[in-house]
Amino acid sequence: MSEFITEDKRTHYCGNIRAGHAGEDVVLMGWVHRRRDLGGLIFIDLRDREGIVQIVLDPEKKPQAHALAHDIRSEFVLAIKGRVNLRPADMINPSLKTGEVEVVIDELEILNESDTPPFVLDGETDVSENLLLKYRYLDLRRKGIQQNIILRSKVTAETRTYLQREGFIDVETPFLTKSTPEGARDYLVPSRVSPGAFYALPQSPQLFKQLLMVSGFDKYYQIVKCFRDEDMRADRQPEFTQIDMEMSFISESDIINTAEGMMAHIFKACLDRDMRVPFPRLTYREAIDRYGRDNPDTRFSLEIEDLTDIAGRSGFRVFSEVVKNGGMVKALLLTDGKTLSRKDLDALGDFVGQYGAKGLAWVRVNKDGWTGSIEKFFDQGNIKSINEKMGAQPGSLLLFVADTKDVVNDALGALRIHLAEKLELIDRETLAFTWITEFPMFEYSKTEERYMATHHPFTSPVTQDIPLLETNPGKVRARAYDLVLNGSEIGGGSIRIHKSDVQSMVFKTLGLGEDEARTKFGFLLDALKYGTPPHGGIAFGLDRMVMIMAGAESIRDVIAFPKTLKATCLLTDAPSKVSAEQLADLSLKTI
RNA sequence: GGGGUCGUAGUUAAGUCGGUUAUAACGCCGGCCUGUCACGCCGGAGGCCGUGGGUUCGAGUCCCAUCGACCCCGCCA
Repeated sequence: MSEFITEDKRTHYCGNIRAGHAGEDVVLMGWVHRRRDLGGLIFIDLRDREGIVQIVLDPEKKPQAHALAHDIRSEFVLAIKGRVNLRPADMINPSLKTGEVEVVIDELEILNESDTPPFVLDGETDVSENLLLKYRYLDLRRKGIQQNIILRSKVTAETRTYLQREGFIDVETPFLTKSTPEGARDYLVPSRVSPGAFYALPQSPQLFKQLLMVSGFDKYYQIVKCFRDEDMRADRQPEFTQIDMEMSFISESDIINTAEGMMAHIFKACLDRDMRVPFPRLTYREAIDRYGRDNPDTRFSLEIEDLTDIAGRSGFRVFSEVVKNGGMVKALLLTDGKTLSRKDLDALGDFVGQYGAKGLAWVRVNKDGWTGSIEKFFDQGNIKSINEKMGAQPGSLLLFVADTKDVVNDALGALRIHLAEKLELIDRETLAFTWITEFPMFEYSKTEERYMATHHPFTSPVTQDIPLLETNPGKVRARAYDLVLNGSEIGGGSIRIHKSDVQSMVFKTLGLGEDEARTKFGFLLDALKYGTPPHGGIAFGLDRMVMIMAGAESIRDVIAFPKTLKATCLLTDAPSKVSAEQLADLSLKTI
């Protein structure tokens, strides 16, 4: 029976003891981080979420406690009572926040023992992810990851503070909801009482938040789990969290202002960083032209230049043929090209191959012209024009990709990031927000042979483009905007369609027949007929936001209990087989 | 669905051209040690080399398959 728990409360966190507490009696609870047994004196580093403090056991002063401490091992849980002592100057440990003091033990109690942990919890050792995920509760004892989870808690708290203050109302929406076409694959949940019918877990609360606008809540928000059954990446999980919001009687600028205010508040409150607002804006077109993608990392320049005109006139067949067939030629310039060897360039060729590029052409610029295998195909005039357009100087390296528009942008967009990382062009302290605006409403999918919504099917087209819905959908612009931070899309939203007829036209453009639209989205089309206010909103990916704020490399580092790339949980072993009885209850059979 | 990296004591890694008893560090166990803080010193235990098959006189090493983790492409309105 624990005397400390019943009679004494913990007085401090281990990590918070400071020189100012000297002379005080304290009660601490925590885990044994390390034990140093000198034969006589025993030192224990006691750890809790706030940090580590050194405990001293002297055999002459407290023989019983000292004897007990002899059997203590790593990760035992202790309660201790003792006095805070200032350490003599030569015994101060500057690497600990508590390094100026130590706690001299009066009483010691082992609250629980621990098996030897499967890995050392010091945060230094590299341990395989496999093991960390299996023993996640131990991994979460480590300082780095614990700090990430605590940061995440601050971010959600400050989000709520800001949005509540701005008059937003937190409304919960269903997790068991209706499967809808478009978008990602749904996670399905079978219904017991409706045999053969399924709920879907929401990919986002999109339609419910729009309905809340119809209901007149005016400003809604929610910090909410979303579910998408697609393949993982370093920054994707099957269940992830959105900061979701929606407002009525507003236009783009209202959403953007609110979002900027929220970001500035969160970054100030959680990281003490002052974010200058408004954030820079780029149109989708500009982003693709200059950075090759709609989530540009603007922490460094290294912009992509379009050389289609000049390259089309060159004697280099690879370029001129591509241009003749409607493709394009674009290039990147590295000022200090000498750092890349021939072998590096071959590797970069392989790299762009992943994006469908058939090769990476390159030349080195020197005082007299170019050197490189493709130099002979260019006359002095073309070389001069390209050098000028690129801003090339002696020592520069030019990297070209010639292909269809999409391949060129994909390949160079990715190469730009790859080179910036390889050549360390990125300042890790910078936080570069960028809005991307004027997205196309639709993209044509070759695999599906139809137009797909770039954003989602409830996004409002730009008003003057509405007539184009029937004549030229590819030209319709959407009233959509994404927020990009350091090359990561952390948020996206739009002004929604609030007229039933426009919504029907968009469904039609997407190839959704009237009957099908009725079956899948009838409730929305009905709602739009009952006085729907103009409205719009945005949703932020909380996990990605926190990931960047924490400087984490994987989304798993900011989620307490994440899943693997195969969407399994190594801790609980989910998903798992269920009994025949459970299946029978649900009228299900496995095949 | 496609491409890639990795898998060897509890952990992290080494292991040459296929060759005798598979190394090291940390951790663990035991002993010594009263100012350590990644304590130190001495000693010890610990291996289905992911799994299954094949080639070979002989496989951690070569081949095939398979499982798992991670990274990328496709996919993610």
